[in-house]
Amino acid sequence: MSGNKVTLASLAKLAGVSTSTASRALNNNPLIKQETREKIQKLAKDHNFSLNAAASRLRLQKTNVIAVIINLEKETEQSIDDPFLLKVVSDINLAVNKQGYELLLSNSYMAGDDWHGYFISGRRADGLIVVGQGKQQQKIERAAIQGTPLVVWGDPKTQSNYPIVGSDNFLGGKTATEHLLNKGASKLLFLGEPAHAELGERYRGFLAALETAHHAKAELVRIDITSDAAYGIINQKLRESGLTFDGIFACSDMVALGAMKALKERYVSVPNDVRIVGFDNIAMADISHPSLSTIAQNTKVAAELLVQKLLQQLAGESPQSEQVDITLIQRQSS
Amino acid sequence: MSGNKVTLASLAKLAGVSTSTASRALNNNPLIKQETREKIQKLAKDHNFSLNAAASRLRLQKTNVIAVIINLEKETEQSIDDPFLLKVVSDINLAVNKQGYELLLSNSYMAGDDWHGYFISGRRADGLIVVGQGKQQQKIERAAIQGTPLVVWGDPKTQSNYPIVGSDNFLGGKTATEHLLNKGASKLLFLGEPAHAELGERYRGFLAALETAHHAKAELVRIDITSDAAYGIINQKLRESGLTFDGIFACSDMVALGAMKALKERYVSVPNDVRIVGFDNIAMADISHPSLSTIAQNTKVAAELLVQKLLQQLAGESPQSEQVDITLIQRQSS
DNA sequence: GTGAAAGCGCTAACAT
DNA sequence: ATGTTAGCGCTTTCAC
Repeated sequence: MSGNKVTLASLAKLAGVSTSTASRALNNNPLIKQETREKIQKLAKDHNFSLNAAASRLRLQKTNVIAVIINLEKETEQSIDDPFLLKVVSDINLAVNKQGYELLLSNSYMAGDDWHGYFISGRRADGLIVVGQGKQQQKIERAAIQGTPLVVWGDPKTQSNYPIVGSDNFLGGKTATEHLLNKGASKLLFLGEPAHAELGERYRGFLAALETAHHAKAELVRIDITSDAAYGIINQKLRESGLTFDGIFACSDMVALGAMKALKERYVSVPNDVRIVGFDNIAMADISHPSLSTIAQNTKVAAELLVQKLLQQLAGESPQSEQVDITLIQRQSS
Repeated sequence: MSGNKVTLASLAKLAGVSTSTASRALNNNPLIKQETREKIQKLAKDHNFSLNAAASRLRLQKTNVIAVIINLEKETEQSIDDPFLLKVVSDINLAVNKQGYELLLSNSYMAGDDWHGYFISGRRADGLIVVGQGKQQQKIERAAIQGTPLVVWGDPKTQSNYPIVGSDNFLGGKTATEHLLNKGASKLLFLGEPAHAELGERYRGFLAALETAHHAKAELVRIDITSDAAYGIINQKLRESGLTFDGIFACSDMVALGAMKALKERYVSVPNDVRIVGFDNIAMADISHPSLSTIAQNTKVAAELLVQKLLQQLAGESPQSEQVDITLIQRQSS
């Protein structure tokens, strides 16, 4: 309950200097003599003084805050449970902090429709990072048109008036599929929903890999991007038609693991009877048994790129979309 | 790039009223005539106007922001990858928003040592939610003493001068262990680190359940709370001493899954040879094969309690610590 | 039911 | 190298 009422002015008086000197000292302005600076900084520390962020934000017209909006597919307000999405947020948090910014975690619920108004005009943040293109492309578009500094995690190949950072999904799909073919699979399944931008690219890569493999067959199995859906459809396929495939490229690790569960329950051997490759390289990929081969996305690099491109916009530049490399991680499932 | 310069004053002028009227209208102050209010609110919407949060925070001495600090065990600044921790944050986010507050996501890196100074005096947030008791108990303690509105996710039985919300870990450990015994296990392993407050309670529950089971044997296996550590130790045990146990209570699902992998690799049947129960009920518990029995924590309820108790503090009350019920979820692994 | 005016705490242009 | 001062945009007391 101590000294909550310390202000810059009172601190300055204590130090016997003006508020401007105190302000400059605390902001490490080189104009101030080293000795004065140290004295004032020590005084501030002794009194547990911190500059009032609200006041300096008002004065500077700058918040030093970056808002992160998680763009859920589902309209319902649920908590997130895809570990990958959360990994992305966590890496963004680190990258944001590294640049001296703070992270306001948001979602469509709080921000409403007018992102520019709410975040930028409302001086809640200097810029936005949107995770997932989702259903709200109009909201993003609109904010961008209004001049919101804005970057998106998604499919970098999508045409847009804002920079998108994401993995080379096409290459990821192609690499995964070629790997399945090399391992001897010839009747392949794609598990996912190509209507989703990133997954569409993965599917294109899947098809591209198959073009040169004339003996191979492929089937697109459209499902929700959940392990439950994958479990359900594989179960159903096995029940109704038996084992008509010998390789699966799943659009995410969660989907792959769901499929794997169905196979194991029906005593289909992975990888002998069916090879599986996932996408994301979540922690569970390594712990599942058999462990899951997958395409790893480099979320750390991507997060740093997102932040960097946002800061470039704040500096008046116009950065472009950018792809991040993927890596095939081979484990037991293939 | 449009109308970034709309202020309350300019809006008021447009509407032909004073700034006070405009302010009251936008804040739904009942003093204002319905008609005036609607006119001004419509005007604001048309001009994409939002009140400048920095200015009103300065004026009101209130931010409407709650900071969430993730208290990692490890000192190194890594990204989080326990899905459970992230589930908690996600649920807190929802609960915070529900109360009309925003969420500032933070970590020890940004906040430094002086949490009260940084967040409260610095007017970055009105209160703190700390996730995990971790190593920084002094920081928490200190902030609390300085009068920081503060709640902690952790072990509610820990003595403290701030409210702690968390699961009934003792009951969880006891329930899990009784379940293992009922299922016929008599040589039990506890996998975890009881020095950690929450896990210590789970271990106490483990021991309590064994007290009435005179025929049963128990062993404490201290390990890092990671699936890798669990995998490693179980592997080592099997290699060195063979199968000397028939039941495992793992302190988290990730740990349980790591142990399960080691067992499966060595063809130990789960649940026939060894029964396993985890803790947390992460998504993977349901997808693993065999699926994992576990103690589910009610993160949604806990998150709402955390926020509620924080708001109570803001209102001058002194809420107490509180336990949240747990549920045994039986699946194939037992 | 509405308006005038003060002031929240800070920063920076301008002065010295 | 440091001080004086205006003003960022809002809310609310006090007056009518």
